[in-house]
Amino acid sequence: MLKLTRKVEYALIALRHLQGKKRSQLSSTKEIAEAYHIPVELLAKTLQLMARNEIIDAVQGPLGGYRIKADFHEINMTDFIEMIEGPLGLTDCHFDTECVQANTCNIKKPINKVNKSIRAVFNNMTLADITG
Amino acid sequence: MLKLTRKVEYALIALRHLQGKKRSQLSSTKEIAEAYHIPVELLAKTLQLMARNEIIDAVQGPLGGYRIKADFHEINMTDFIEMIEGPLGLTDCHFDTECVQANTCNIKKPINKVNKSIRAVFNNMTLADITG
DNA sequence: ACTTTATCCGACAATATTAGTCGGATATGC
DNA sequence: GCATATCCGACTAATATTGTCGGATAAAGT
Repeated sequence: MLKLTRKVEYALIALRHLQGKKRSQLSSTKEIAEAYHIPVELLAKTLQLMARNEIIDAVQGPLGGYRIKADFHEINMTDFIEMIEGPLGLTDCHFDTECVQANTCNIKKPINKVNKSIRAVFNNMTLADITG
Repeated sequence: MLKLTRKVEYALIALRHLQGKKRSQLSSTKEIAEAYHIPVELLAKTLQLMARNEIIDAVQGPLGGYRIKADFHEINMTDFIEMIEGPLGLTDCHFDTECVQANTCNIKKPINKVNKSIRAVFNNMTLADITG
């Protein structure tokens, strides 16, 4: 049904939350999870992932938490989505080679065309376009 | 990962196959399934679905099979995909009302914007654009 | 030093979705 | 009537997503 995963949704919600804070103020996983009713552990992983990718900063220890690091205007949405939920494509056939159809498939080219159109949508969009 | 279901792929492959035939010539499920290594029963259902939606014609009995009915230039891709795999959207929140986030969600609007962009891609595309 | 609270991380379990199967019906040409 | 086609609902299997658990490391406060 061509949908984004919850992890991406949670990531966006969290980023938007962080944007409402002052540059230096930290938000903990718990704080965000409770504010939006998101499972803590799952949100935690998503935040960790974003921290590893330098979208946000992580500060450990008590009084720790996360704060925005990157300039959202510079984060491409294709990259962002792929960072969180892996390769972005209409079909599997671009990633794994073992497709029984492979040789006989008559829609490889057209599917590829559509694929590009979809990717283009996200390529021409930055995180800033979404989080405001 | 934002992908189409196999059913849609199979549908497109089948339609493309039918296009290679003369207007009056029939192709059976078995013939198509074997040509592209698609599970017969699954393809059968997809073809039946398309027949019900008057994209193709079904002829029963031995010597029966399917042939193209609709003008592919007139079939919008959004409609086609939704016909086969149901509602097309980036998130569930547009369909079911029971989302725990609902009230507190801070990304409803932005997600909706992206959603429209994606739908636009398929809206501005007909079956003919894909099957050639 | 110890306790508390935070990030960090891998492995696991539950759930939902998709893919594929099966049994039996109806239609029709021979 | 037999063979072969579409038709259709219900079922099972496979896969992917979502959520949970246990335990580690980091650092602030006492």
